[in-house]
Amino acid sequence: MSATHTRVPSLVEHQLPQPVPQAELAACPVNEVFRRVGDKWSMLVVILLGKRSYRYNELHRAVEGISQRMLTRTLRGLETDGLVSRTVHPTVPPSVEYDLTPLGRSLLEPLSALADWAVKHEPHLAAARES
Amino acid sequence: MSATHTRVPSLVEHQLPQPVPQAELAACPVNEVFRRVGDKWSMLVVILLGKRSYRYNELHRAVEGISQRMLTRTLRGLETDGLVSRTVHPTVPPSVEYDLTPLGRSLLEPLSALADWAVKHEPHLAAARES
DNA sequence: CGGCATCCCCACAGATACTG
DNA sequence: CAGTATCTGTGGGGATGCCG
Repeated sequence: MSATHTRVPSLVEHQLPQPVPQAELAACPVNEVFRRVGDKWSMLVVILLGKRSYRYNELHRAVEGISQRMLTRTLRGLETDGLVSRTVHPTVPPSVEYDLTPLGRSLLEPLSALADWAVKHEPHLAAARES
Repeated sequence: MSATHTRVPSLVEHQLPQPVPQAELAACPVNEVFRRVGDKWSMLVVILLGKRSYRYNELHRAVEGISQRMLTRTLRGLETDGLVSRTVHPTVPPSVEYDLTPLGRSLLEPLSALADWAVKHEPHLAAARES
């Protein structure tokens, strides 16, 4: 009777979940991860580094479209999150090698699962977007 | 606009002299999907709708922090990509039901794989960010 | 070679108010 | 209940230039 707590009897026969369901608790770290790796370039770099190690300019050429600024920012971000390791070889000229850490490599697995889904279903998304 | 492999081919350019690296071809749809579902709210909504169907204000309360504008935009985006279905029940007051489409439900699987990873490893990210 | 510093822009998140 | 309309700020991201 009170308008503050509207029941929807037909849709939900049993108990309505609490206002803050565990889904949010479960989804919140996901959100964190997505915010971290879901930007324009990060997972692109992660996937590349999943194949082999890259040097800075190698990545710059491989991604092709990324600016130096964004590549650096992306790598630094992944590095501070422990997903990517940065190894400086004190040669001349300097050489910097980027690798996936074990943590980064573990991310690669669910990421490639999503990648497979994307490759498989992205046409559907594009098709659905037409209509 | 996907700047990732935007070639901006000039009209006279008939063939690509250099093949685009396959890593980019493989990663590009992933990027599309991430750009679509990797925003602040989309996958939160997808995960919620993976449990059951929701009505508009139910979602508004469940997400709790999202504005009406953002919820609407998120739902519209997911809808136009064929991930979410919107069913209007012509009652009074109006009632709108949101569900995952089969396509959306198929996304749920790799998404929850990533979600599991996130729940498991997000502490590591946070810990790594300290140092 | 492998960056960092700076300037700038615009797309998009968020709040607020109003409507069928 | 389920949205639209409008305004505004923030920051992601590109371009350019310089440096160890």
